[in-house]
Amino acid sequence: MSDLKERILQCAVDLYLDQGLKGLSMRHLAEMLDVSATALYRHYRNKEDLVHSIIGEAAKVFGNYLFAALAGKTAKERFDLAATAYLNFALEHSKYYEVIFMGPQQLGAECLPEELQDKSRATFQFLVDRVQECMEAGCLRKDEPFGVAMTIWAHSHGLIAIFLAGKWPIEEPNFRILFGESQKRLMHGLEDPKLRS
Amino acid sequence: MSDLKERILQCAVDLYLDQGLKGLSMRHLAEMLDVSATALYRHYRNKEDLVHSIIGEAAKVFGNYLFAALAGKTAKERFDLAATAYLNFALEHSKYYEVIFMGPQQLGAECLPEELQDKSRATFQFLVDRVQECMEAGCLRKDEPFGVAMTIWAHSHGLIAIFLAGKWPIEEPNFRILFGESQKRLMHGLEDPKLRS
DNA sequence: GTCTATAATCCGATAGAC
DNA sequence: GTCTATCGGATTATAGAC
Repeated sequence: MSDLKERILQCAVDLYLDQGLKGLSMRHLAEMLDVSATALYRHYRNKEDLVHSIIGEAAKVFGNYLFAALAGKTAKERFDLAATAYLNFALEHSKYYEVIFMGPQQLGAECLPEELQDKSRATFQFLVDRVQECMEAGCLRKDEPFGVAMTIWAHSHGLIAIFLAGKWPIEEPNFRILFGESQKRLMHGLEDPKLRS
Repeated sequence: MSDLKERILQCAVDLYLDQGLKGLSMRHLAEMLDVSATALYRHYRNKEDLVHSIIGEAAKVFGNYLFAALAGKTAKERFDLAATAYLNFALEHSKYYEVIFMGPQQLGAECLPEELQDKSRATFQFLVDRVQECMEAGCLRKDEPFGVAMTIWAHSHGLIAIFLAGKWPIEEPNFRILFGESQKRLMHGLEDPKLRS
């Protein structure tokens, strides 16, 4: 991988983060890199190729966050770490989060590369696994792991999506508190009743 | 309001529903209406004006769905009607839902008209009110109405957003079932414990 | 109010010289 | 691998005739 190729991707990411898809044009990109527009095509077949690379980069960073949760020593610890990692990724890389979870089709990528769809499924399966082992360990009420994972994911995604869309006039630290409180409300219905004090 | 102005808006909506923002061009729109492109500018100052009208139309339809829930005779009935109305709107007018709740900025509207932001706040307040009167009526556990409304909204929006993004390979009828089951999970943590059988 | 004609930009992508 | 020059197309929006 040549040096320029790396710089193109990094600059493309920045450009997208700044101005969205509309501002991400090959011409503009080349101008920022102080090279001619055609030079870009030596490293990326076309714009779609470049966009896919951006999505791939986002997915890579997300994976690094999420799978670090496997370092937890107990099922509950891994579950909690995964939840925190998801929130951290969303807040520390919000544009990447949007790219991955809030309609990548709006990024101009008509159909995602097969590899990313697999990764998406694998990510959800990761959550299902965390839920399932928590049920087996007795820290979550026994239920369908798939459905419960869906409920948990939807709740987290909903909070984050609404926050990132700017629909709540609060700052990040307050949102973190709010997120934790909301998750507690959700969990009170999911935890094993025998564990309730 | 001239006849053509109405037809333009309706056609613009259809065009956006069909092909998204990219397909919504003044030229294409004029072609479908069998008028010249310039004729459109007699009725809408520019494209942004037209886009704002589309958003306004979406908000109007949403309002019609939601506020019909006030016909319910009890607090719980109004609450349930509102939840169903929200889901129905999302599924029966999914593009409108996307326009309103999933990043209107992607529609090209840099900044929303002030009036719509007010409407957005009013809509959330509507939900807070439903939650509050349910708490007073004893069918929801006493808590902060704002926070509980947020939790409920986030969960619903999360499910819908993920479904509409095509991230679950299921059809609408199955999604409705899934939505109901997930909401039941959520509610088991929200309902007044005294009501549990 | 609607038309034709056109201005002024922007875009992705390619050919061919070096 | 990078450049200049350019093609072919799209877009919004305006000027002026009717």
